[in-house]
Amino acid sequence: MARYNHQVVEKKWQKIWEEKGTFRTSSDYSRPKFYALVEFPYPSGDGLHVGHPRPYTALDVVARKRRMEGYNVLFPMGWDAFGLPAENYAIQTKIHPAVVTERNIDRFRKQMQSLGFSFDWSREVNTTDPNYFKWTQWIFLKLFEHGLAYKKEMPINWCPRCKIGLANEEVVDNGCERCGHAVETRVKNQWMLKITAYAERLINDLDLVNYIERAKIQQRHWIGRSEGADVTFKIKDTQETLTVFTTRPDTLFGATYMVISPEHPVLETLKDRIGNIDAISAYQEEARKKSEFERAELNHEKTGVRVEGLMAINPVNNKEITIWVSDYVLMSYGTGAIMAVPGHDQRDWEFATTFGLPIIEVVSGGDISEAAYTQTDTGTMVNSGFLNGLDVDQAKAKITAWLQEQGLGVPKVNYKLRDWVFSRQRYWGEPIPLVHCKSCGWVPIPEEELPLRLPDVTNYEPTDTGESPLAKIRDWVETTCPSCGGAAERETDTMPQWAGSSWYFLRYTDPNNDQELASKKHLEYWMPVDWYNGGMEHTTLHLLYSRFWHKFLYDIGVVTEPEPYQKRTSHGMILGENNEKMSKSRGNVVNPDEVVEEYGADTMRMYEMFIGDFEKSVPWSTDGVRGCKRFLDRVWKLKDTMQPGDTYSEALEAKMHQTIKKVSHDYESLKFNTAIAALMTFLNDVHQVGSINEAEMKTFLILLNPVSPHLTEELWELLGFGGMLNEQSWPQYDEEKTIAQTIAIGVQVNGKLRGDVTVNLDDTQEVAREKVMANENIQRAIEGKTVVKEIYVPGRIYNIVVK
RNA sequence: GCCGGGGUGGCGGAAUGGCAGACGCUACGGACUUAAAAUCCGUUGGGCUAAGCGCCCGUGAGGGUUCGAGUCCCUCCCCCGGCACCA
Repeated sequence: MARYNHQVVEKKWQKIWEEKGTFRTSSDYSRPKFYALVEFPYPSGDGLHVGHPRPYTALDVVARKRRMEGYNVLFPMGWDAFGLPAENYAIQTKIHPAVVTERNIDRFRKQMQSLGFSFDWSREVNTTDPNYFKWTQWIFLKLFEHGLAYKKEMPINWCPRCKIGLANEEVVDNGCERCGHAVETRVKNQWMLKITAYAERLINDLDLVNYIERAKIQQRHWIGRSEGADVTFKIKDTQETLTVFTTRPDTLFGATYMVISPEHPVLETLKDRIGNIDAISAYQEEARKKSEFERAELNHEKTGVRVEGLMAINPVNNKEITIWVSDYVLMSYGTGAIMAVPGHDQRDWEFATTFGLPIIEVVSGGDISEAAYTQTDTGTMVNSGFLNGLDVDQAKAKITAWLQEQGLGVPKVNYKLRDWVFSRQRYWGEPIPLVHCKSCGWVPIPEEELPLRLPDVTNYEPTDTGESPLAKIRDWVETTCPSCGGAAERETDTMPQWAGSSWYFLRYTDPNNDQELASKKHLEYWMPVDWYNGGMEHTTLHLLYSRFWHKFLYDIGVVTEPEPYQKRTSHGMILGENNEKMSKSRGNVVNPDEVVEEYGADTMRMYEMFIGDFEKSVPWSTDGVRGCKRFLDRVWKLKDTMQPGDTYSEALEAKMHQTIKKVSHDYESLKFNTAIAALMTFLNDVHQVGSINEAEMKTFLILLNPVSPHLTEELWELLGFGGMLNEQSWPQYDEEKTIAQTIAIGVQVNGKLRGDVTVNLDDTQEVAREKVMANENIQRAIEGKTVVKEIYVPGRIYNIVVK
């Protein structure tokens, strides 16, 4: 028989599927739907590497199975195509990013198609397409209209040599990624999105969805909700006050000084009263120079300067306490000021120890001369006036009520989550559709004028001032105010890459709509996404941003579901054969094209699923690829020995039902490796038996089809089974028939395996015991001992306890 | 430091508290071949062994619960990923 020629057969079926529109999503909305989503890639110049197909194949398997189960399946693909690499390439080569992007997309698409994914290519979206980003801009305008977009001074990473603002990922070891020069912090007025307004709902609604637990935990952690109180301290002899956020208002009697962040505004408003303003300014300057990295890397040695001339009043006992400036207090969290309770906060303790400040114990139970005592579940209040003798929880409640009565404080919930910096000083992103008018302020451009396109430029370098390259295109920047008709200037910052990916899954439901981002009808049917798989690196930001946008769109009535993704799973990385992350510089990149060429797409897909635990990282192995190829070759040869038969043979019936059960279940629970192992085991059993019959062959091919679709379709056709394989129904199993009637079970004596016996499944313990006791090994093992107890678990184990 | 995920043969990995190592790879032996590749068959956790079965040890370390622990509980060690003084 002819050897299997994967190159010819795979091309053949890819062509047939495309011509017949086999995987086009149906418009029959009376059928149950299944929306499978994988993260759309950034189409880089390097093309696909073998890590990409792992999640694509996984959900392709599920999508193909669902179609055979009668679902109307939406399984789309697109391009997250704005981004830095194309822009950096443009700076070097002067080639327009759109040109490069299109070239890269064509390459990616071709590579994906060669792998036989069942994407509905008619629904492809591209974030850089004006017909797409028109709606990204539209959503931004809605956010702006609803007061969720605002401008604020925010620090950026600045390279003084390249004169360019850098994204966090472009900062390597505190240096600029391209020139190595030390990166500084610069303050720029930037667009912000008020995601914090949704913090509570983003936490609570995690209860509505089925995400892998670690993803939920990461999200909760990132949002970082904490309950406490805002407490106001007066500054002596001034009208100013300092408000602090604390989660431990119970320790207020232990507050022996205050610390404010170097950026705190009171340093400006009261600077005339500050005795050592020069020292303070010097400290501020030092803090400004420190990058995030430096702050993080240093071993947290506390630095700071006392603010001379200012004293604060502790509201519970009217004691005067000193005020300090230190960079361990962050302006971006809470109020930028803290009350320091060195007895019960480790950071405050370190600071107080460094500067010789008083430490007072207010919760007993620890030794505050050694370390701060931070336990809250044990301990009793001391040195705390009317709180003495209470436990921590009681004290918290009492002091919070008291502060409220006195008008000195209010209960407060704080979040670590910060608003989303939405500006980039870059060319290759969606233009922000606002103009600035001297008399009207920021004015949105009219919706009819969307999309606001990028102007053509010749030079993609940012300006000396750190503004985007767009700032230099004066005839684009200068415009008229849509509101008053006067002279106005366009915003020249563009949106971050996160923007386009925050709603792309909505567009897939109705990709060509030019009236709305997607129509209600389509959204209602398809949303939410039933299963979304992506990398763990996107579980915080991308997931949170897109959930935020979706909730906003829900609030304004565009979408009808509160949450975009019903289920979220994650895949592990594929490493190089040397167990290191694949990268060009390490020289361990495996190109999927070569694998497809030599072994075929079916082998590639199977290996990617068989390689190991889907959720974990795993090194690539060329030998492992060959193993999968061998298996498929053996499947191919089955056709030569196939026997007639329209029911499963007696010899394989139980195995067949077990295999259907195992494979069906494992495909659903990300255990593709064990599903394939079960198929391999079945094939081994076929070889034991000597032949496979037609009924078994059909079932086997259907089970294998989602993983290796080309070869199975070809065999289906060659064997004349009728129709196309992908049109068949997913096989059913009979639970009764999965259970073998006789089974060998282990026999233990005192928990140690001493032999095995074959029993019938419905044997009583009496019958089983007779068989056990007839076994010579068992007789020897219990000889001369007293049987104390016997445990029989049918189908599992027989354990005899002896003394 | 905190959070999350792990630690099982030479390797990737299996195992609702019930025969640890399924399945695949590698390696070794054999068949086929002038030969090699491919393919097929067999062996493959370590040790002991009278060669007959069998016995001992073994899932990062130590303790515990249980008739029975890779799996549950406690203490500790190591690896990977994420976060960075969050008041």
